Amino acid sequence: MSDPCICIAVRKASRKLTARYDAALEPVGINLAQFSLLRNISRHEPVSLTRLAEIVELDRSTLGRNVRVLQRMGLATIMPGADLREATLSLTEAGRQVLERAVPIWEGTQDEIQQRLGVAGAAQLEALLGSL
Amino acid sequence: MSDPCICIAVRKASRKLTARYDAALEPVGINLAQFSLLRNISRHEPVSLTRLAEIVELDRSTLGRNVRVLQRMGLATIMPGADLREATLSLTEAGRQVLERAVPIWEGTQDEIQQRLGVAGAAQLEALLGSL
DNA sequence: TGCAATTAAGGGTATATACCCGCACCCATG
DNA sequence: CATGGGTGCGGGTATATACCCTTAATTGCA
Repeated sequence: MSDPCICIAVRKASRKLTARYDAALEPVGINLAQFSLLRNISRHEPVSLTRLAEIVELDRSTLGRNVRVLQRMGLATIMPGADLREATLSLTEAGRQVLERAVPIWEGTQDEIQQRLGVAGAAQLEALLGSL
Repeated sequence: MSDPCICIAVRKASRKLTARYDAALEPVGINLAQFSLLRNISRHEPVSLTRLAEIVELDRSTLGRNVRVLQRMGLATIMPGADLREATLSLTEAGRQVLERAVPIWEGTQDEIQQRLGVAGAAQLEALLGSL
Protein backbone atom coordinates (compact mmCIF):
# COMPACT_ATOMS: atom_id res chain seq x y z
CA MET A 1 0.00 0.00 0.00
CA SER A 2 2.73 2.47 0.92
CA ASP A 3 4.13 4.04 -2.18
CA PRO A 4 7.28 6.09 -1.72
CA CYS A 5 6.48 8.12 -4.86
CA ILE A 6 4.04 10.87 -4.03
CA CYS A 7 2.93 11.16 -7.62
CA ILE A 8 2.23 7.47 -7.96
CA ALA A 9 0.30 7.59 -4.70
CA VAL A 10 -1.79 10.48 -5.98
CA ARG A 11 -2.38 8.78 -9.32
CA LYS A 12 -3.44 5.59 -7.61
CA ALA A 13 -5.80 7.47 -5.34
CA SER A 14 -7.14 9.29 -8.37
CA ARG A 15 -7.95 6.02 -10.14
CA LYS A 16 -9.58 4.46 -7.11
CA LEU A 17 -11.59 7.47 -6.17
CA THR A 18 -12.69 8.11 -9.73
CA ALA A 19 -13.86 4.51 -10.00
CA ARG A 20 -15.95 4.93 -6.89
CA TYR A 21 -17.64 8.12 -8.05
CA ASP A 22 -18.09 6.67 -11.53
CA ALA A 23 -19.83 3.62 -10.14
CA ALA A 24 -22.13 5.78 -8.06
CA LEU A 25 -23.04 7.97 -11.02
CA GLU A 26 -23.48 5.06 -13.40
CA PRO A 27 -27.31 4.94 -12.99
CA VAL A 28 -27.46 8.49 -14.35
CA GLY A 29 -25.36 7.51 -17.34
CA ILE A 30 -22.43 9.83 -16.74
CA ASN A 31 -19.07 9.57 -15.02
CA LEU A 32 -17.40 11.93 -12.59
CA ALA A 33 -15.41 13.85 -15.19
CA GLN A 34 -18.60 14.44 -17.14
CA PHE A 35 -20.47 15.44 -14.01
CA SER A 36 -17.77 17.97 -13.26
CA LEU A 37 -17.96 19.36 -16.76
CA LEU A 38 -21.74 19.61 -16.71
CA ARG A 39 -21.59 21.43 -13.41
CA ASN A 40 -18.94 23.83 -14.63
CA ILE A 41 -20.75 24.56 -17.86
CA SER A 42 -23.93 25.09 -15.86
CA ARG A 43 -22.20 27.57 -13.57
CA HIS A 44 -20.63 29.63 -16.32
CA GLU A 45 -22.80 29.17 -19.37
CA PRO A 46 -22.58 30.45 -21.92
CA VAL A 47 -18.84 29.95 -21.80
CA SER A 48 -16.17 29.54 -24.43
CA LEU A 49 -13.97 26.49 -24.67
CA THR A 50 -10.81 28.38 -23.85
CA ARG A 51 -12.38 30.08 -20.86
CA LEU A 52 -13.76 26.84 -19.47
CA ALA A 53 -10.40 25.17 -20.03
CA GLU A 54 -8.84 27.84 -17.84
CA ILE A 55 -11.48 27.34 -15.18
CA VAL A 56 -11.15 23.58 -14.94
CA GLU A 57 -7.43 23.66 -15.67
CA LEU A 58 -7.58 21.21 -18.52
CA ASP A 59 -5.83 21.39 -21.84
CA ARG A 60 -8.11 23.13 -24.32
CA SER A 61 -8.02 20.30 -26.84
CA THR A 62 -8.76 17.80 -24.08
CA LEU A 63 -11.73 19.82 -22.97
CA GLY A 64 -12.92 20.15 -26.55
CA ARG A 65 -12.95 16.38 -26.92
CA ASN A 66 -14.65 15.85 -23.58
CA VAL A 67 -17.36 18.36 -24.41
CA ARG A 68 -17.94 16.69 -27.74
CA VAL A 69 -18.76 13.51 -25.84
CA LEU A 70 -21.38 15.44 -23.87
CA GLN A 71 -22.69 16.82 -27.12
CA ARG A 72 -23.04 13.32 -28.61
CA MET A 73 -24.89 12.32 -25.45
CA GLY A 74 -27.27 15.20 -26.03
CA LEU A 75 -26.31 16.92 -22.78
CA ALA A 76 -24.49 19.98 -24.08
CA THR A 77 -24.43 22.20 -27.13
CA ILE A 78 -21.46 23.73 -28.88
CA MET A 79 -22.40 26.81 -30.88
CA PRO A 80 -20.35 29.49 -32.59
CA GLY A 81 -20.22 32.70 -30.56
CA ALA A 82 -20.41 36.34 -31.59
CA ASP A 83 -16.71 36.02 -32.21
CA LEU A 84 -16.97 33.28 -34.82
CA ARG A 85 -13.77 31.71 -33.61
CA GLU A 86 -15.26 30.94 -30.26
CA ALA A 87 -17.13 27.75 -29.41
CA THR A 88 -19.84 28.66 -26.94
CA LEU A 89 -20.87 25.91 -24.56
CA SER A 90 -24.27 25.48 -22.95
CA LEU A 91 -26.30 22.69 -21.39
CA THR A 92 -29.30 21.20 -23.11
CA GLU A 93 -32.49 20.62 -21.18
CA ALA A 94 -31.50 16.95 -20.94
CA GLY A 95 -28.11 18.04 -19.61
CA ARG A 96 -29.76 20.12 -16.91
CA GLN A 97 -31.97 17.21 -15.88
CA VAL A 98 -29.09 14.75 -15.74
CA LEU A 99 -27.10 17.21 -13.67
CA GLU A 100 -30.00 17.65 -11.30
CA ARG A 101 -30.31 13.90 -10.79
CA ALA A 102 -26.57 13.53 -10.42
CA VAL A 103 -26.03 16.12 -7.73
CA PRO A 104 -27.51 14.15 -4.81
CA ILE A 105 -25.56 11.06 -5.90
CA TRP A 106 -22.38 13.07 -5.96
CA GLU A 107 -23.17 14.50 -2.54
CA GLY A 108 -23.74 11.05 -1.12
CA THR A 109 -20.42 9.78 -2.42
CA GLN A 110 -18.67 12.89 -1.25
CA ASP A 111 -20.11 12.38 2.25
CA GLU A 112 -18.92 8.80 2.37
CA ILE A 113 -15.40 9.84 1.51
CA GLN A 114 -15.44 12.68 3.98
CA GLN A 115 -16.59 10.38 6.75
CA ARG A 116 -13.78 8.00 5.97
CA LEU A 117 -11.27 10.83 6.15
CA GLY A 118 -12.89 12.72 8.97
CA VAL A 119 -13.78 16.37 8.54
CA ALA A 120 -10.33 17.51 9.59
CA GLY A 121 -8.69 14.95 7.35
CA ALA A 122 -10.68 16.03 4.32
CA ALA A 123 -9.75 19.65 4.90
CA GLN A 124 -6.11 18.72 5.35
CA LEU A 125 -6.15 16.66 2.19
CA GLU A 126 -7.55 19.51 0.15
CA ALA A 127 -5.04 21.91 1.63
CA LEU A 128 -2.14 19.60 0.85
CA LEU A 129 -3.32 18.92 -2.68
CA GLY A 130 -3.82 22.61 -3.24
CA SER A 131 -0.28 23.38 -2.17
CA LEU A 132 1.11 21.04 -4.80
CA MET B 1 -8.30 26.75 -6.48
CA SER B 2 -10.59 25.30 -3.84
CA ASP B 3 -12.56 22.46 -5.29
CA PRO B 4 -15.36 21.15 -3.13
CA CYS B 5 -15.19 17.77 -4.86
CA ILE B 6 -12.45 15.68 -3.32
CA CYS B 7 -12.19 13.50 -6.38
CA ILE B 8 -11.81 16.44 -8.72
CA ALA B 9 -9.17 17.89 -6.43
CA VAL B 10 -7.26 14.62 -6.47
CA ARG B 11 -7.57 14.31 -10.23
CA LYS B 12 -6.35 17.85 -10.71
CA ALA B 13 -3.42 17.26 -8.42
CA SER B 14 -2.68 14.06 -10.28
CA ARG B 15 -2.53 15.88 -13.61
CA LYS B 16 -0.34 18.67 -12.31
CA LEU B 17 2.02 16.44 -10.43
CA THR B 18 2.31 14.00 -13.29
CA ALA B 19 3.14 16.85 -15.64
CA ARG B 20 5.92 17.97 -13.33
CA TYR B 21 7.50 14.53 -13.04
CA ASP B 22 7.04 13.94 -16.76
CA ALA B 23 8.86 17.14 -17.60
CA ALA B 24 11.72 16.22 -15.30
CA LEU B 25 12.05 12.76 -16.80
CA GLU B 26 11.76 13.98 -20.37
CA PRO B 27 15.56 14.06 -20.98
CA VAL B 28 15.64 10.31 -20.29
CA GLY B 29 12.83 9.72 -22.77
CA ILE B 30 10.26 8.25 -20.39
CA ASN B 31 7.38 9.59 -18.35
CA LEU B 32 6.49 8.95 -14.75
CA ALA B 33 4.07 6.09 -15.44
CA GLN B 34 6.76 4.36 -17.47
CA PHE B 35 9.36 5.02 -14.80
CA SER B 36 7.08 3.43 -12.24
CA LEU B 37 6.56 0.40 -14.45
CA LEU B 38 10.25 -0.02 -15.14
CA ARG B 39 11.00 0.15 -11.46
CA ASN B 40 8.31 -2.35 -10.58
CA ILE B 41 9.36 -4.77 -13.28
CA SER B 42 12.95 -4.39 -12.10
CA ARG B 43 11.97 -5.20 -8.52
CA HIS B 44 9.95 -8.28 -9.33
CA GLU B 45 11.31 -9.60 -12.59
CA PRO B 46 10.57 -12.03 -13.98
CA VAL B 47 6.95 -11.29 -13.26
CA SER B 48 3.71 -12.14 -15.01
CA LEU B 49 1.32 -9.52 -16.31
CA THR B 50 -1.42 -10.47 -13.88
CA ARG B 51 0.93 -10.47 -10.91
CA LEU B 52 2.35 -7.07 -11.79
CA ALA B 53 -1.15 -5.73 -12.34
CA GLU B 54 -1.98 -6.76 -8.77
CA ILE B 55 1.17 -5.12 -7.48
CA VAL B 56 0.65 -1.78 -9.17
CA GLU B 57 -3.13 -1.98 -8.88
CA LEU B 58 -3.81 -1.39 -12.53
CA ASP B 59 -6.27 -3.19 -14.75
CA ARG B 60 -4.51 -6.11 -16.42
CA SER B 61 -5.36 -5.01 -19.94
CA THR B 62 -4.18 -1.49 -19.17
CA LEU B 63 -0.90 -2.83 -17.88
CA GLY B 64 -0.54 -5.05 -20.92
CA ARG B 65 -0.86 -2.06 -23.21
CA ASN B 66 1.51 0.05 -21.14
CA VAL B 67 4.14 -2.69 -21.11
CA ARG B 68 3.83 -3.02 -24.86
CA VAL B 69 4.85 0.60 -25.15
CA LEU B 70 7.97 -0.17 -23.13
CA GLN B 71 8.58 -3.14 -25.38
CA ARG B 72 8.35 -0.96 -28.49
CA MET B 73 10.80 1.42 -26.85
CA GLY B 74 13.19 -1.48 -26.37
CA LEU B 75 13.10 -1.19 -22.59
CA ALA B 76 11.24 -4.37 -21.64
CA THR B 77 10.61 -7.84 -22.98
CA ILE B 78 7.41 -9.86 -22.91
CA MET B 79 8.05 -13.60 -23.16
CA PRO B 80 5.81 -16.62 -22.65
CA GLY B 81 6.36 -18.26 -19.27
CA ALA B 82 6.51 -21.90 -18.22
CA ASP B 83 2.75 -21.69 -18.04
CA LEU B 84 2.21 -20.81 -21.66
CA ARG B 85 -0.70 -18.60 -20.79
CA GLU B 86 1.50 -16.27 -18.82
CA ALA B 87 3.33 -13.26 -20.25
CA THR B 88 6.62 -12.93 -18.39
CA LEU B 89 8.01 -9.43 -18.11
CA SER B 90 11.65 -8.44 -17.81
CA LEU B 91 13.79 -5.40 -18.44
CA THR B 92 16.21 -5.22 -21.31
CA GLU B 93 19.71 -3.93 -20.77
CA ALA B 94 18.56 -0.62 -22.24
CA GLY B 95 15.68 -0.63 -19.81
CA ARG B 96 18.02 -1.11 -16.90
CA GLN B 97 20.21 1.76 -18.07
CA VAL B 98 17.30 4.12 -18.57
CA LEU B 99 16.00 3.24 -15.13
CA GLU B 100 19.41 3.91 -13.62
CA ARG B 101 19.55 7.34 -15.22
CA ALA B 102 15.98 8.09 -14.24
CA VAL B 103 16.27 7.32 -10.54
CA PRO B 104 18.23 10.42 -9.52
CA ILE B 105 15.89 12.62 -11.56
CA TRP B 106 12.91 11.07 -9.84
CA GLU B 107 14.58 11.56 -6.46
CA GLY B 108 15.23 15.21 -7.22
CA THR B 109 11.63 15.85 -8.17
CA GLN B 110 10.38 13.90 -5.20
CA ASP B 111 12.57 16.03 -2.91
CA GLU B 112 11.20 19.25 -4.38
CA ILE B 113 7.66 18.14 -3.74
CA GLN B 114 8.46 16.98 -0.25
CA GLN B 115 10.06 20.29 0.58
CA ARG B 116 7.01 22.11 -0.65
CA LEU B 117 4.78 19.96 1.54
CA GLY B 118 7.12 19.68 4.46
CA VAL B 119 8.14 16.31 5.80
CA ALA B 120 5.10 16.10 8.04
CA GLY B 121 2.81 17.24 5.25
CA ALA B 122 4.11 14.63 2.85
CA ALA B 123 3.60 11.90 5.41
CA GLN B 124 0.09 13.16 6.13
CA LEU B 125 -0.73 13.29 2.46
CA GLU B 126 0.35 9.72 1.92
CA ALA B 127 -1.59 8.59 4.96
CA LEU B 128 -4.73 10.37 3.80
CA LEU B 129 -4.45 9.04 0.26
CA GLY B 130 -3.84 5.56 1.59
CA SER B 131 -6.98 5.70 3.71
CA LEU B 132 -9.11 6.44 0.66
C1' DT C 1 -8.25 -40.10 -18.62
C1' DG C 2 -11.32 -36.84 -20.51
C1' DC C 3 -14.24 -33.04 -20.04
C1' DA C 4 -15.74 -28.92 -17.24
C1' DA C 5 -14.36 -25.07 -14.78
C1' DT C 6 -10.82 -21.83 -13.99
C1' DT C 7 -7.20 -18.77 -15.22
C1' DA C 8 -4.07 -15.68 -18.34
C1' DA C 9 -3.88 -12.80 -22.17
C1' DG C 10 -5.38 -10.18 -26.10
C1' DG C 11 -8.40 -7.29 -28.86
C1' DG C 12 -12.32 -4.13 -29.41
C1' DT C 13 -14.11 -0.04 -27.82
C1' DA C 14 -14.48 4.20 -25.31
C1' DT C 15 -13.05 8.07 -22.40
C1' DA C 16 -9.46 11.18 -20.47
C1' DT C 17 -5.44 13.53 -21.26
C1' DA C 18 -1.81 16.36 -23.60
C1' DC C 19 1.14 18.22 -27.35
C1' DC C 20 1.74 20.16 -31.84
C1' DC C 21 0.27 22.11 -36.17
C1' DG C 22 -2.66 24.28 -39.38
C1' DC C 23 -6.67 27.12 -40.42
C1' DA C 24 -9.90 30.60 -39.82
C1' DC C 25 -11.15 34.76 -37.70
C1' DC C 26 -10.37 39.30 -35.44
C1' DC C 27 -8.29 43.67 -34.62
C1' DA C 28 -5.01 47.39 -34.68
C1' DT C 29 -1.90 50.04 -37.20
C1' DG C 30 -0.17 52.16 -41.08
C1' DC D 1 -8.93 49.64 -45.91
C1' DA D 2 -5.49 46.14 -46.31
C1' DT D 3 -2.22 43.27 -43.99
C1' DG D 4 0.20 41.15 -40.16
C1' DG D 5 0.21 39.48 -35.66
C1' DG D 6 -2.53 37.41 -32.22
C1' DT D 7 -6.34 34.32 -30.79
C1' DG D 8 -9.63 30.27 -30.81
C1' DC D 9 -10.46 25.70 -32.50
C1' DG D 10 -10.06 21.28 -34.74
C1' DG D 11 -7.50 17.31 -36.10
C1' DG D 12 -3.52 14.15 -35.82
C1' DT D 13 -1.08 11.43 -32.79
C1' DA D 14 0.16 9.13 -28.58
C1' DT D 15 -0.27 7.43 -23.84
C1' DA D 16 -3.13 6.00 -19.80
C1' DT D 17 -7.03 3.84 -18.28
C1' DA D 18 -10.93 0.51 -17.86
C1' DC D 19 -14.61 -2.79 -19.27
C1' DC D 20 -16.21 -6.67 -21.91
C1' DC D 21 -15.72 -10.72 -24.67
C1' DT D 22 -12.96 -14.25 -26.85
C1' DT D 23 -9.30 -17.54 -27.12
C1' DA D 24 -5.97 -20.51 -25.32
C1' DA D 25 -3.85 -23.10 -21.68
C1' DT D 26 -4.19 -25.41 -17.25
C1' DT D 27 -6.18 -27.90 -13.72
C1' DG D 28 -9.26 -30.55 -11.09
C1' DC D 29 -12.81 -33.76 -10.66
C1' DA D 30 -15.78 -37.48 -12.11
